[in-house]
Amino acid sequence: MTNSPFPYTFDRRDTCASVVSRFGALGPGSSTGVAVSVAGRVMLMRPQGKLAFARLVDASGSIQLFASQADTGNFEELSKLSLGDWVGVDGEVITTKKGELSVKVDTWVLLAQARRGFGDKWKGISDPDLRYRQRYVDLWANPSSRESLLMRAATISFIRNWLEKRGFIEIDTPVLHPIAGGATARPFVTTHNTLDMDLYLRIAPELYLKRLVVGGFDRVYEIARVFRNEGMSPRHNPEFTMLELYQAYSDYNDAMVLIKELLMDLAKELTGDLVLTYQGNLIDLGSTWEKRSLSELVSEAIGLEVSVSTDREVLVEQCKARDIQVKDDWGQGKLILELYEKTCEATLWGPIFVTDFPREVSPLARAHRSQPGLTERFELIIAGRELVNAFSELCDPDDQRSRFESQAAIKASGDDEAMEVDEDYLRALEYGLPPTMGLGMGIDRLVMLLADVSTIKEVIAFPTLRPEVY
RNA sequence: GCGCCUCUAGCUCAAUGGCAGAGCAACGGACUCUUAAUCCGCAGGUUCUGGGUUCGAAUCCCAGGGGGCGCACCA
Repeated sequence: MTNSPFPYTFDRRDTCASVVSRFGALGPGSSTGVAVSVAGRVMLMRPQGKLAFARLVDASGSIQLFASQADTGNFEELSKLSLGDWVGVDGEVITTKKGELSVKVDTWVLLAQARRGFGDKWKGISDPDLRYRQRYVDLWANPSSRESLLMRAATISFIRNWLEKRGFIEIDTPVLHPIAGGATARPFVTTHNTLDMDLYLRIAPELYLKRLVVGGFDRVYEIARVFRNEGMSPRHNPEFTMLELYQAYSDYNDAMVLIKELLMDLAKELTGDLVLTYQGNLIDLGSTWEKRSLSELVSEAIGLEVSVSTDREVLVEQCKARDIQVKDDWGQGKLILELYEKTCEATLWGPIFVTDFPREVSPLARAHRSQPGLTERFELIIAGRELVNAFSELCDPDDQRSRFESQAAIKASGDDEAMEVDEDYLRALEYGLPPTMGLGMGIDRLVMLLADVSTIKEVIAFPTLRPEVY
């Protein structure tokens, strides 16, 4: 048997789940007369003399196989299958004397062998290194791994549908950028041989998507893989997935309305509830989403009324009191942001909109219409983490140029995460960007919330790891 | 990059300075209603690597490597 070549196809007409849902309620010892064909891996095998019971698992679920020497072709070989072997089975749907719904194997074929085992059949595998390196094993050993990836797929699919119903179109923008813009982060650098130049893997699709708004796509988005050459952690992977969307004729208040609707609809559809349980705590998306300004939150946290116009020395002192390494070129805006990140962010459970970020730390956001030194920008915090960053987009080319120039100055003084002047982007703005809101959301972190997992590696099929040494 | 923790059979784990073990998987066998089947048998090891201390090291120490968590950076 094992010497014969494996078949190239199998006519699988039923899934385990479809058989279970069609025949789930039969009493013990039933025969249905209905023939099905199923395929998958044999994950448990209980040979018992002239009978054998096996658990067949496929992408949909699992069902018991019942085989007997009297009725099953190649019975001896069947009862000797290794755990993990792939088989295709034709047989009748029955229940056993004990009432277990089963496919009574008539004929079957070995589709592929598992030369290696899938871990302890009760405890599976738990070593994180092994699980992430050999995801093909983990997915069989740990059903929750499969569920997390299914949740990810469902989330992305839902978002695309939801946005498209509202007139958004998705357009792919370049991954290879001559200038790494749209965010402050260290990029991965690569080289194009023919052009003989460095290119950067994108850290954000933002500047290209806004060029598309200039080009007339007034509702545009991209679900974009982006790359940041930064540290790795349970919440950071070097490549991750962002939703960025832009809607013309709108401001950041409209962005708050939109994201709240999107997240509520998403949770209802995917979990059936507006209340998520995350790591043992509740996140109520049906509640009123609080809206607080950044300086308000910082003032509360440090017990001192501060803003971007507070005397710089006062802010420096507050930072130093909290072990923040202050740099000489930090202005009040940066100092306030540092204070916020140190004292507030992780303590906010949310959902909460943190609004009105300093101009100094928001080089692509439009100046606040009434508050000098601030921008119309918010972050949505859920479970102590930034999930969304959004603003009224900066449309004024002159203002944008001066922001780029301050960024370039910071970069020149040694911060390799700061932005450069992007002349083509400035030219695009000179053609006119209408009032526009833009919003970015970390898809991986969103899925972490929905799947209730504590590390980003759980929601990425193949997270970045050091290469294995063989 | 720094700090703490961790690494034993394919998997999950014991052995706390004194003979490296168990369950599961694999392999051989028994069994006509199992449900992590049960039972019998067999095999499986550079205890992550390299040094050191010791009569003796999986165990203690040093260095290196993988991983986890935290910090930093960032989303």
